[in-house]
Amino acid sequence: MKRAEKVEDTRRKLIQAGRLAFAEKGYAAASMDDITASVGLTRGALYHCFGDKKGLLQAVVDQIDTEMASRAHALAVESETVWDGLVAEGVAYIKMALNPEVQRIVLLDGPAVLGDPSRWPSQNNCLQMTIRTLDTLIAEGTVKPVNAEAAARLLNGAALNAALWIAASDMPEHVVDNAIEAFLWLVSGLKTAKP
Amino acid sequence: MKRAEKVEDTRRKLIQAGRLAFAEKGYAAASMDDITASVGLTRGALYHCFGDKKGLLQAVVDQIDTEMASRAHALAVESETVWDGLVAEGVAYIKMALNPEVQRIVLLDGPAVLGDPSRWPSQNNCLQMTIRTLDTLIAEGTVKPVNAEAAARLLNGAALNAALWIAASDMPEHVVDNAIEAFLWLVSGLKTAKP
DNA sequence: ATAAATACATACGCGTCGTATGTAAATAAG
DNA sequence: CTTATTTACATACGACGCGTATGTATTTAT
Repeated sequence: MKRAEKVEDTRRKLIQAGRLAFAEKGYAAASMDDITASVGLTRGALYHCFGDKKGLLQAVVDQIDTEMASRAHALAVESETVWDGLVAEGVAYIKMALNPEVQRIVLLDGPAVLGDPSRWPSQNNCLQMTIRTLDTLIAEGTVKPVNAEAAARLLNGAALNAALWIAASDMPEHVVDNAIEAFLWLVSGLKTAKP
Repeated sequence: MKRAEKVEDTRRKLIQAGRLAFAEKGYAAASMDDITASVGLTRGALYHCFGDKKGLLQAVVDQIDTEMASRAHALAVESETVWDGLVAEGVAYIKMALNPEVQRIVLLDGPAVLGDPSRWPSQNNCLQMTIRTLDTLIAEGTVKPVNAEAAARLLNGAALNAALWIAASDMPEHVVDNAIEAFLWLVSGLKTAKP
């Protein structure tokens, strides 16, 4: 194994271990000693690769965010129209946010520890995707000429909160339908009136 | 000063001190020794009154949430119609969430440390108010017959995210207008079509 | 072949939290 | 009125977790 490969391997192992620990115990309660020891390393490796504990969280968040955007994009391109793609994206975010790992790391600890998602180095791939989709829809006249970033932030926020609600609910399967229905009505408010 | 008065005084002082510290440094970085010392007490008093650090945060969050609901309600009752009241509420939440104290404590650390807001003992007064308003609007036929809690959660989530975005922005004054405009369009999607 | 940089491990000090214990004042019991 | 008991804190203790400083072996550059 080459040197460059080995260091990449170390990074991958630490990110994976951090991802597991942060998801299970939350950022604050996750011990760096435990994380590193679980993959046969010490904190020395972690500090060398990521600077500090927040650096590891940043890397984990970045990885998950990228995965989410990828999945949402795959669903969006399958849609018949761009508008359907936007709707599918929103619904996909609601469903992905039901994943405890996503909730704990990206939606709860992420903003609390790293600050506003729009300022993350990962640049929040999910949000950027929604913005581009909205720009397309505005250009083709399907969506009212609102500020695309504003609309994207609100939609993502709505989806996020819906997900947190669903997850905390006693009967998630039942509640998810109500959430998606309400979401669809809200999105429809952005559509231009059909003459 | 009677005994019951004195203990209430202690609670008030601790909540006030915690509120300041949590707002300035964030929950994790706020030291219980510093908080208690700033009002001439020790951690003994804090553990006696609130059980643990989370207990103090809970009390602080509860206080702020109550204040927010009160202010939003005052604005809502001033409105001409119930619908205008709902809109005013949403805009009020966006603007209140611009307050750094609200952001840090209620929107960031609160959910991360205490879990989903709908499960807080304070029962999230803000959310309950929006739900009741929506129920009224649905009953009078102004709003489509959606699940009121679902719609309320999405609207609050949208407002919340808008606020976080605005606050992190370089030119908040400019951005707030875009956010409110997008919010208004989203809410309009809940309205029944006027025949 | 030697120098320098890399990729970690090890060792240390400090702050913070929770708990266990101590104590003075207020209330309740006899 | 005296004695228990509970309340409302303060103090003392132990343990953990983070960051940093330092050590060290292995590559890479010269």
